Amino acid sequence: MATIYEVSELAGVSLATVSRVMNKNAKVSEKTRDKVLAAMKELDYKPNTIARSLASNRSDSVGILVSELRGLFYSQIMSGIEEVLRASEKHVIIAAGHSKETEEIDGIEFLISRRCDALILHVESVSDDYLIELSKGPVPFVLINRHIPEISARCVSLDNEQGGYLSAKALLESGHRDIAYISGPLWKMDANERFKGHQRALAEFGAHYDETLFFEGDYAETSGEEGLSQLLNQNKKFTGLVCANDYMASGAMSKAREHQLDLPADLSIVGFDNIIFASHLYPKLSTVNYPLDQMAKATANWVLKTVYNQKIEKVQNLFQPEFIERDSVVPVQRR
Amino acid sequence: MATIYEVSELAGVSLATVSRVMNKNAKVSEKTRDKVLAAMKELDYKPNTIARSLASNRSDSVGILVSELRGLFYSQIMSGIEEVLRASEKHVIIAAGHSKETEEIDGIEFLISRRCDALILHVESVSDDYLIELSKGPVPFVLINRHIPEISARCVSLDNEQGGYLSAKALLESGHRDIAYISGPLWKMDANERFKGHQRALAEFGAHYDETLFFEGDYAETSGEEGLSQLLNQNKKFTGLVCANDYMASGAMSKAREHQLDLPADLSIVGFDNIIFASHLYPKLSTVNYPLDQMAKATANWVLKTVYNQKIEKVQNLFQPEFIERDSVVPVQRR
DNA sequence: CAGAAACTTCGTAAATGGTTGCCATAAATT
DNA sequence: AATTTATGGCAACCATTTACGAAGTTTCTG
Repeated sequence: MATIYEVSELAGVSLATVSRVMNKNAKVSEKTRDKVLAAMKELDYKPNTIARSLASNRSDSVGILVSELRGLFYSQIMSGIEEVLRASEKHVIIAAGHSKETEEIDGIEFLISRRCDALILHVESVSDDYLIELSKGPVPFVLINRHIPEISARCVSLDNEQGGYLSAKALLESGHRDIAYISGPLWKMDANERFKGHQRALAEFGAHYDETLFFEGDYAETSGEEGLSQLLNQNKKFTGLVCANDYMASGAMSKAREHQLDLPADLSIVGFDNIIFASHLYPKLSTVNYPLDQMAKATANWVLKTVYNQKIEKVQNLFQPEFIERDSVVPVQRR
Repeated sequence: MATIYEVSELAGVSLATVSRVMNKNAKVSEKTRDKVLAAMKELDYKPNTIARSLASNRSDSVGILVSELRGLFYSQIMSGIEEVLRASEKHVIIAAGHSKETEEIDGIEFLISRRCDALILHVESVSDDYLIELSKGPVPFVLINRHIPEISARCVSLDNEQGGYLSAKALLESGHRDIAYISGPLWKMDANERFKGHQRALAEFGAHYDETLFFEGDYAETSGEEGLSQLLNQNKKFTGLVCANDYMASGAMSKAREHQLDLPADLSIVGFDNIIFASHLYPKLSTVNYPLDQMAKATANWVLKTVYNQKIEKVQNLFQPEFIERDSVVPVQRR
């Protein structure tokens, strides 16, 4: 592969000059520039990004750490970020943390050792303290979907508590009082907050929270199925079900039909996240919108602004959920 | 950030020795190793991957180019690859090509300039010739979901024609003869081949192919909706519908219900890809399985074998689709 | 048991492919 | 002719790897 040295030789100029025409900062006469450009073309020269990073201590790439690479949720984060970063000619290096502390730390260290200019992290297992400590280090980062008061300027998050509140409220306003809940893993902040919001809504409407109508899932569809089975097997009556995400809601819907329930008449269901498939389920799933795409873009803008000094208006830190009404909730049926 | 130099100083050894203990290849006495390790720990030393790549001309990272970062299809590719590569301590750099030639070339060049040890490409717009030319260059790559005879050893692909055949056959065997088709963009190889397989099945069963019962979509759900609307508006009878992927099938199902069709009695539908949501649609979507996860892993194994010289049994190149029977196809109804 | 041979273990120094501050030169301006 | 100014070159530097060779240590041989 051709090097800058060969280019300079062919063009009859010095190394520095070639470098200058690549990084348009310094002035180079038009004639010289043309010679250099021609030489580059002739040699099919591709600058060695690695060498460039080493010398300039800049990599023009930002590291992203997500829990999983698979699934609609994370792919939305990645694609939102990539879109805005790419437009500014920054690139993206991705690692997966698999929601485990060691792997998350591993991933972060890898990204740092790769000399990313900044990191965008979706981490769930690493402690607040670790992140606060990390924030004192040399590598800037933003958090997505997590809020830590001490470093709140670096956090882009959703008001999950309010989201939990809204989803329960939708059911309550339709007259439901016996409401089951399929939760995400409670050690995850978002699951925890959603559940808190749920309880707040119940309290506000004077509905009793029945702790036997609770199932802690893991956010995967299968745990929605499992959760509904268990809830049903108790032979306790409930007319409404809130699931802490759409995946589980979808699993629960499948399972409900296996149990010969007529949806939505026999059971009103609400989800959370508003993934694209929510509107293609039958009945179309009412859910809480998670403006993940905007949030992902916000983190990317944070990086552009903070790290690359682009002039960008203020980056929004806290986003609000919104209830999306579709067909899966109906007024409670009199019997 | 601490450098290898500081470590060598603190440990009282030379640079080379420190390097040796990191890359366990050369021999170092235990005493020396311990001193070095202790120094590293004390300084919280993290090797600079960038400098390492430059010097060793190896980056331990492989570049992935997919069309989109978003969606179940691509996230499955990425996650399959990452899983096997990560297990061998290789890392992953991702770029998106957005199905456009310039962006795909751009992405490839970026990954090369980043000195990836190998590339795994899901490209749709770039020409065969470009890829054949690229294969003569210094950077090894595999193609996923594309077959080019001249470089078939570097291709991991699905027999899409056979898949198209299977999906039509399922409908035909249930007695359907009036079958509509919602295609992917025909300039994409896979869409093209699926459609060919479809026609082969029709011919084999002596069913007439009616070209007015054809709609060319773009693989997104919305084009499934649009497609079904148009097909329906023609007031031509059809009892079966094959969609070239599950996303479009899902869109078509939503739209069918808007038109008051009773699924599956009024219309039998089959999809393609077997994305995870296919089994959560109602009725559960019969579809053709695309063993994408295995294929993604196969490409990663190709890299491990070819580039990193790991001993791996033969990597499978051509994968076979398989029909997955669920609830969306029923025997044609007599009227 | 001395001395040679053969290993081990470790240090020196030259890459790797760029960036960039500083200085020199040539051209342009007054 | 003197002073600016626009260009371009030199060389140091970025943090590693690695070929080569120099000690030091062990084993072998007569």
